[in-house]
Amino acid sequence: MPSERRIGAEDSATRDALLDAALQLLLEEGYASVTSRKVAGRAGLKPQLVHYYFRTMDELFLALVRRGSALNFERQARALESATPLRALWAVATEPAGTTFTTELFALANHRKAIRAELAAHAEEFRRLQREALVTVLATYGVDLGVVPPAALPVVVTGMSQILVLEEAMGMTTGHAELRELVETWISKYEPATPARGRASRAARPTA
Amino acid sequence: MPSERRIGAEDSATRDALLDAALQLLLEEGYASVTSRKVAGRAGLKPQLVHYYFRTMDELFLALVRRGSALNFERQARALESATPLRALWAVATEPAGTTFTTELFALANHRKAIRAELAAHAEEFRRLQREALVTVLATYGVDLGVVPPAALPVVVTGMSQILVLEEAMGMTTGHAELRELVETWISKYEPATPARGRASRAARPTA
DNA sequence: GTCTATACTTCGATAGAC
DNA sequence: GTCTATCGAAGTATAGAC
Repeated sequence: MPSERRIGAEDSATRDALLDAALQLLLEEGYASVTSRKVAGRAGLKPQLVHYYFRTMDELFLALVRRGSALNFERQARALESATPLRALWAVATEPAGTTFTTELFALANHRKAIRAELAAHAEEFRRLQREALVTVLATYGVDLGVVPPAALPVVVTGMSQILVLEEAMGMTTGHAELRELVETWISKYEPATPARGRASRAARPTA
Repeated sequence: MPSERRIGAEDSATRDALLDAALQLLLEEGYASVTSRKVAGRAGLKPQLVHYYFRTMDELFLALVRRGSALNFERQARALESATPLRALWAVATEPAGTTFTTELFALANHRKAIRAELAAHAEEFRRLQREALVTVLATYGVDLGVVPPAALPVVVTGMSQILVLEEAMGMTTGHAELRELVETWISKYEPATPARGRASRAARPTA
């Protein structure tokens, strides 16, 4: 039983600041850099405060997962309200910060049971909503999916967007322009192209 | 200039043993667990030997990247010699150990410049060969790609296979059966189905 | 709620004996 | 080629004063 120690309130502003700092570190330097010392340093606080607000570092990560998931759900919901939902959904899926966030957490979760469970649960729920969203939108456009089962759709979309973002972060480009163009062309059959200026949404801001 | 220290030969058996141990740790516990002490411990050796064979831990990771890449190239080449190359290529792409290896290294490379460059170079080369392989095979089957540019093909395939493996490692399943079935059905149009028994190749062994 | 102080562990890396 | 010995830095976590 690792504690009867005092723990800070969940609605504390300091706690939020620590989570903000942790998120920045996760995005910029990877999960291995999310340590009590670095998180506190980034927030301009003492390392011990991290342990005051989070029993263990795993708890901090869990809080990060919950906050990040909530944001993801919001974004997706907002995308659906767009005049060009397909385009908006694809923009959300290819938004670098969100993808990096997910990737780092997946890597971390790979060997931390508690985090894996929480993250998987959120991801599955997200996937279900994503599927509904896609099916609904495509239905209004009268798109015939042919042999593609609706459930497979979000998996393919997520797979494509994740690999694009992940590889581009590494400086890889082979085949990317072709795939992005393919998606763009396909979307354009149903939604008018925006007056081109870069390819991703401008609105997307770092997960925070 | 961090050294004029003595460094062990590259063809040393001990060095190989250390790399084997490092690979195991990477796969089982993630890159953060690949430390000199743990690597040596797993190999039944003293931690200082790690520093004898590798100037820094980054050098060890680089050696791991090179070894892993070589193996990937081999595997792909072998897949092409199969009587059912499409099936074999898909089996290679969805082989868990290979994907986990790549994922961990990508996460690591995200914030280690030297590793990123090396990994990206290997991955790009692999992608090019993968593309040629797919194009060649599909051509012999007379497959019409339609609007899909050949260069986009391996990106999509890799994206799909990676997300399947990655998510399954986390216990996620939503939409997976549908996607795997879709791929299976598509492949079956050109290559006879094997007498079903599980879905992935039995031959694939952990990257080692 | 935040601080000082502190315990204990693990890390990367090096020097030098054998 | 492998060992002992050893550094200093960084990690998680806790107790207790203010």
